[in-house]
Amino acid sequence: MPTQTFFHLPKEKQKTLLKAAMHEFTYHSFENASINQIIKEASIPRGSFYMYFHDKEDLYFYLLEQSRELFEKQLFMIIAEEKGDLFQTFERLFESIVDYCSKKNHRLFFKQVFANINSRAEKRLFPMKKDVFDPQNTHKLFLGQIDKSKLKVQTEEDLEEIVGLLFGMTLHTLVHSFAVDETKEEVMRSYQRKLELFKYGMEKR
Amino acid sequence: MPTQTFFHLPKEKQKTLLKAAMHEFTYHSFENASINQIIKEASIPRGSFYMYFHDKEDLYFYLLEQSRELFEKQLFMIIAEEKGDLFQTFERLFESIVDYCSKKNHRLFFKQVFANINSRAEKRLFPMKKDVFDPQNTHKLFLGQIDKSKLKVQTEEDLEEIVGLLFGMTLHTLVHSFAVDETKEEVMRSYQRKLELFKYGMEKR
DNA sequence: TTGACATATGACAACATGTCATGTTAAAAT
DNA sequence: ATTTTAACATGACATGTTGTCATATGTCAA
Repeated sequence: MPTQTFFHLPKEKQKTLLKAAMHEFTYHSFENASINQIIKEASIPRGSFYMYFHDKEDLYFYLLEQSRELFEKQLFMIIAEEKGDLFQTFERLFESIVDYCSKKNHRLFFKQVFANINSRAEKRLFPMKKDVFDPQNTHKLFLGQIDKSKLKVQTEEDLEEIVGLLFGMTLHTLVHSFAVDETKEEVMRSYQRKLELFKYGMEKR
Repeated sequence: MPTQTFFHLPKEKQKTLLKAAMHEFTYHSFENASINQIIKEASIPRGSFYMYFHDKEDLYFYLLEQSRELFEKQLFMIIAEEKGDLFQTFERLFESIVDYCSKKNHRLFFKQVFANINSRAEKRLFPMKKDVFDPQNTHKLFLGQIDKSKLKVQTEEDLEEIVGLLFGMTLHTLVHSFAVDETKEEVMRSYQRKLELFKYGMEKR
């Protein structure tokens, strides 16, 4: 998280810095992104940057945090509306994530993010992922909202397993769709097919 | 790939360099690993390193390539033995991968690799993954070996989808198991449960 | 007016990478 | 035996990166 000092800055200046960061992270992977470049573009002296953020990762994860919060709100809103139906919830959440990440001014940024995402970054971006870094324990909260009656679950562990599989598949689909620039229609169709396979199984009966 | 010059080197010197690289990549992520450190440990002059490898990535992927080749051999051996049974093949391949990556002198290296793996590196490590960089088209060859009679597939696309899902799940399980240091028994049990869910579906009937 | 504290800032140390001019070696050609 | 040619070796160098720190500046309270 940024320091308090950062939040004391005039909103204008905050925006300038974040915008410069977005720009740099859009055209370079996290590792190749240069703090030098960001501070140059935002006209922030080097020393000041380190007053505001601990390091590059701190800044990067703060940018992702914004999206995570949105996804989290959506997740709980949708699962309430869908009365705990896990598959319906994932389908609607996925669509909402695709829409959000495909917005004109976001798309290239997320393409870059997804192309280089690793397991640490995953957890920072998606609320349904079990994670040690999860102060409110969103994960457990979410599990509690799921209607287990239609699922093959006996224990809490079983449920975690299923959610973990859905999450992994969702992310994989997202990453792939941004890598090959699928249209929304293509990726939704593909995602729905996968959900069907998950629901009913892959083996013929 | 390394240059010819590298392969002209005495086997001894090759080994020293690769061993130093393994060591560096075991204790640092790819991005944090330092060529400086590697050449220092291997007593190779800076200029020489660049005679042998194009850059750090070249060296890294060459190390992974060794494992990929082994996995590829295993894959085709197992699927032949299992007469095209996709789920049996994945189960046995997974066990073989876990065994290999858990070997005493490999374990920490792969823990590091998996902790930081991204979609590009995935493709370099696992033969069943569809990839532009796949000269022999291993992926297509593998699809051809699968017994489709027991699977819910109509088209080649359906099959690719299923294999993609299995692959993604496999990798995810592997990454997680190395991140939290599961025992072989734990990870195999978890993997088998997941395969069951994939086969028969998650929804109660 | 004077502390006390938060904030601003650029020079600097430490380290990384990739290149290149200059040697060296060895084999082939004369 | 001498010369030519090509492959290989090497470390200094240019250019970049990051995080810190001594010093300067502003601001509020005593």
